[in-house]
Amino acid sequence: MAKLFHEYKNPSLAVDLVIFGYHDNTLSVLLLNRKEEPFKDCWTLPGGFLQMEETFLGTCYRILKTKTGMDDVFLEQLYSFDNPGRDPRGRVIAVGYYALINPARFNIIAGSMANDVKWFDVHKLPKLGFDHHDIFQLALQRLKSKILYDPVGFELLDELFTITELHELYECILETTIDRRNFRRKILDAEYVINTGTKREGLQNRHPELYKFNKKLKKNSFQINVNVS
Amino acid sequence: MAKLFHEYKNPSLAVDLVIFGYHDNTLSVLLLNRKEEPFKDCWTLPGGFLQMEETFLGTCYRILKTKTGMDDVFLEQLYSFDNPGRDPRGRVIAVGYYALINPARFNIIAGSMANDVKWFDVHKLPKLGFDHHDIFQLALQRLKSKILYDPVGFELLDELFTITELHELYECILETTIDRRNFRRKILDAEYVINTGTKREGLQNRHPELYKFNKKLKKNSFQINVNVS
DNA sequence: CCCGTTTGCGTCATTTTAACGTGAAGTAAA
DNA sequence: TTTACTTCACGTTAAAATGACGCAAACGGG
Repeated sequence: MAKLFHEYKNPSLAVDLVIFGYHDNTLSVLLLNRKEEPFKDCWTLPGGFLQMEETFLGTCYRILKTKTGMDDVFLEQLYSFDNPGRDPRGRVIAVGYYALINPARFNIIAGSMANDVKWFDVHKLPKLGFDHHDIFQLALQRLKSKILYDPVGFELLDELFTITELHELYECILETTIDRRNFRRKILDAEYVINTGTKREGLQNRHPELYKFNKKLKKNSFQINVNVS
Repeated sequence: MAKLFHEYKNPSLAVDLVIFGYHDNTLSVLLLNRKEEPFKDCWTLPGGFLQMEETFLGTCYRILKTKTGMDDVFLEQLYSFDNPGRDPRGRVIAVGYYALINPARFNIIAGSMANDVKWFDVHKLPKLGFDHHDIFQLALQRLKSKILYDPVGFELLDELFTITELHELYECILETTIDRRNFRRKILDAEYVINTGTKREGLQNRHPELYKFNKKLKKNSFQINVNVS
């Protein structure tokens, strides 16, 4: 008969989250200042251990809720990290997930967490504990390639947005310039977005039209081309 | 001080392998006939438990060596599977990897394993134990999308091959037809392959030129376009 | 030496892309 | 009210990529 597996020693299983937010033309990551050893007072990705009866997504949402107060966000599995030395406490396997959220939906920017949860510009990250810099790098790379063929950008914006805002998001994430007029044509031709007929008011100049994401968009119908470095 | 993690109960960690092979214009997967419960006498993906001091790749190679006699193959992490009910013995997390191998390099087709290790046409799979059908499906999907922009196809062929052979491989994996002449032009323009100057002898008709993979190929310089269904 | 087949190279109409022009809509200052 | 300046929305055009074929040389077999 089958043995009782849990009498064996098994590595611990952690879930670590790379939470991306976009605000003020800046792509940011949410980091947590650890209060305990190891890496006390270091910035790290929010994470937690998988409970015996939990799914990965269950752990993700538990972390999101308790450590950042967020729920209902885009989540996708990234990769699993197995470097035997990645946690000084012992063997811990980490399953990385990344999240895309619109910070405006939550009050984290001026949040109650005060000093221990903070957004960092992805270009100005502090030194991270564990192997979290590797996890972050992979997540950023994944986001950059994913946004080229999948409409994940909308997760980072308000429900209604202008083409210019979408354009700026793409330039910000891809760290390149994309011709404004060609971008517009591509987005519209692909029926990526739907014109709501309303306009954004209160701006300096001509009022741009507001669009929303086309949820009926058929898969694989979109491809942004960018000069890869 | 930090607690001893391994005194907690942790899920077991298994590694499951989707091993692809290509032969006779057929894409196949290597399956194992289980000799033990659960799923005794069922076909399953080769797999094994992660040892405490092992990396995922270490486990992969141990499985490959002991269960199939192979080594030195292309391996890539696929996804991690956490369905709590996926293993009737208890909570087992599976990290899926997929491998691309050239069956001609190993003697598995007429191998010593006799009945318990066998290649199956990906279109004629038996019912699989655990959630291995899901793992296989995801691996197949990954291979299909990967081959469009990454030269993984070469892992499945001999070191020297003809354009026609490469063309047939693409049609087989993508399950579509690709114009022979356009495919050739694309492959050659992208400097995907290098002409060795030699020809394959002993064939019926005109002797085709033999090529090898261009290892200096710059990333992202290649994109096959296919009518997605 | 002809036959049927595969291979390798071309052609060409159409589509897609990249680069850039321009006038309308809006605000602020003159 | 007029002028200046900015953003927005829509065009234009040349170059490049794509898709759908044509065709002749190279081969083995009858």
